[in-house]
Amino acid sequence: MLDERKATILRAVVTEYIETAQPVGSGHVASSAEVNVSSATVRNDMAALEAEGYLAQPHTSAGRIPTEKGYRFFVDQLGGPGKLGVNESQQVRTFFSRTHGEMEQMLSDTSRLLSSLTHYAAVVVGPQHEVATIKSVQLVGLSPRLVLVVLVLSSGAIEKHSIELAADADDLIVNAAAVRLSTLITGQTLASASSIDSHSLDLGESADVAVILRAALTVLGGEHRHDDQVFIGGTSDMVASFDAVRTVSEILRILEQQLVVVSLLEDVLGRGLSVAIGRETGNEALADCSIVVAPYVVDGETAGSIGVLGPTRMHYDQALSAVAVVANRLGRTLSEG
Amino acid sequence: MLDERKATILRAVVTEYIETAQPVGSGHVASSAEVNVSSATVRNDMAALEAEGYLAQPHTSAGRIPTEKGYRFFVDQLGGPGKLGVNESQQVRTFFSRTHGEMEQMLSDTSRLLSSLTHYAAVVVGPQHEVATIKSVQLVGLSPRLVLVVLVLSSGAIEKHSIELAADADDLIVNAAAVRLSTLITGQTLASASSIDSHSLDLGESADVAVILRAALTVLGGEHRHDDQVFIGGTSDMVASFDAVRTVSEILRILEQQLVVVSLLEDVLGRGLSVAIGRETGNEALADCSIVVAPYVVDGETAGSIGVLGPTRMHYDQALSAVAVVANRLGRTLSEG
DNA sequence: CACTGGCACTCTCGGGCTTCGACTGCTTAC
DNA sequence: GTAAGCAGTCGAAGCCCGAGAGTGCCAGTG
Repeated sequence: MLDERKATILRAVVTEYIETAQPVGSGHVASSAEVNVSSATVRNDMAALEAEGYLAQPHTSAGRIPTEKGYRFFVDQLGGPGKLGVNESQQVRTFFSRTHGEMEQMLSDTSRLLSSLTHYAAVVVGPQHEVATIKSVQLVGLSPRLVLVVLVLSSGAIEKHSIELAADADDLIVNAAAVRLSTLITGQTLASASSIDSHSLDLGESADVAVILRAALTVLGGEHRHDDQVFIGGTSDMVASFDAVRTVSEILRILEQQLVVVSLLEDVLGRGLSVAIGRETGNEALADCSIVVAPYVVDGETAGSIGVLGPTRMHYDQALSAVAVVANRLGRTLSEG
Repeated sequence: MLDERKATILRAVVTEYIETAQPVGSGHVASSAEVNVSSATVRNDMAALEAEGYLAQPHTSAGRIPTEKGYRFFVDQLGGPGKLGVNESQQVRTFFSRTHGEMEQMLSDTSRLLSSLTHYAAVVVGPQHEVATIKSVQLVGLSPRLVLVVLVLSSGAIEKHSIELAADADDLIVNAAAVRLSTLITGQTLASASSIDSHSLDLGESADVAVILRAALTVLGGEHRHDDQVFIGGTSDMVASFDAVRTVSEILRILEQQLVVVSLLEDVLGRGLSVAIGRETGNEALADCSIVVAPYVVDGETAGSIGVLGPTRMHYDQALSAVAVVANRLGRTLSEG
């Protein structure tokens, strides 16, 4: 639908605009290396591109600016992530060779890495707990009526929930409940553990123990979907790409709502995309933003996702390759740990 | 050193400037309620105030703007926090009546509360672990060579560290080490636990157990100072107070460095201040910002600190009272839990 | 002596105007 | 289909000017 030359011209406009943030005129395009026709011919093609919705004019007698459709074409025909620069891939390599140990720390550092690679805001969503199994469970009495349930998952993540009791519980009872709970749910996933019917198990138990067990099981099922771990880094870098404080404030407001960010990424992935441009993000406040996202795979299962958020005039090739490489390495590193 | 009228005039200039962000002229001050002299007299006094460094002129024939010294006088003679509005104190009350349970969740919500009260960025620094005692310790083998040390502190906080072993360790050994470790350090503070001399205890132990114990004790002492929990909220609100994206970007860069933020607050508190204005913050990038900070007290001990970060033209009275009230309530709530 | 009114001066801000330059679209020629 | 040329459009930048806000100073007054 777009002949070779029009595609080249569109490509030239997009790259130039990404670089300069200025509307691009026919003269610039004609004098660029890949195009060997006169500016007049370019003008004709650009008019056609505008008619088809790939380009727009801020006003008559200004150059052209890519529309979302224009960016979309550009990104699609880019065809997959390119290669990282040598410095960048070096940076990634040393990062992953040094990193080890704490999951949370690692994810947080990863978001910093990604933002430093791209100079946009980086989002790292931690592994879902659904697939992880429970390695250990413990009940700790903080005060007579307050008991903390501490779970260690096979992923190395820790879940904690506090439960408040109506009556004081002494340590013996708490310990008895802990032992029972441990045999009940160790080795299971969170989902299967929380689906245990608490009424099927209180036979033969002391009433006090049963109360604690029920409370603990309830709390497991409760809201574990909510505490996805989200790590966001590099907002200060991203901010520099915009020029209105108003816009910046709205974007930050989005980023402060971690749930929104997570569902944003999941939504994009769910549509089978790796890039969402402007309104494609589904969020009006992000009309001037694009998202590049990739899932990462731990032990053969999709575990979580990472992404960057930047202006629509983003360096898509760099962002795509950075996200792809980091997702890949992160998955591998987590699989080993 | 400042007579009554000059103080009144200074106060009027500061409040007006905080409200409007515009340089304040003698006419405005003269027509304000508290001042009953002509604008000519005000002019004379303002010239004097400028000579003494309380006010500055962006250019000749513009109104006056407070200097840091001007704000400082204003804040000092304000004399302590005022009262919260009815809506605000209602908001605080319902917040703390509803809140319970998870420490981290609570602190994170508190930063949201504080930013919503003040419309500036809110920083909440979690309790130092130094005073908390160890309620429980657990070793969980994630893989043959990777063991997770999980501590539950009396504050309800959880510390985790992973240790990597040079050789595989089977579950029996890990469990033996866990039992030994538990009797060793339960009830102690982190500091005293980490100061245990690991060489004085390996008598009679199996070598494998000793290795794990040493590694665990080392890791305790290591860096627990670093993972202060810091919760920052409301950056999007604060951003709206500035008009240069450049400034915003620099401020965000500071806020991204949690260590810097923590030491910023501690530094201010250490100097016995509750407000740091502009360069008083000790950070060049925050020249246009002020910080209002207060410690909170849990069980009679200073546990952590909370603060807000806003522009120098901040509503100091509101910020002071919000910070004071929230610190107070937070301390009380944490003492109960 | 402290305060005030008055006056001349300064400087910014905004509107209106012009010029400049960067484009485009169209028409015509190859 | 491509190129060249030309007229037309529009924003950005520079300029001037007047309005307005504010200052500093001085002389007058209770």
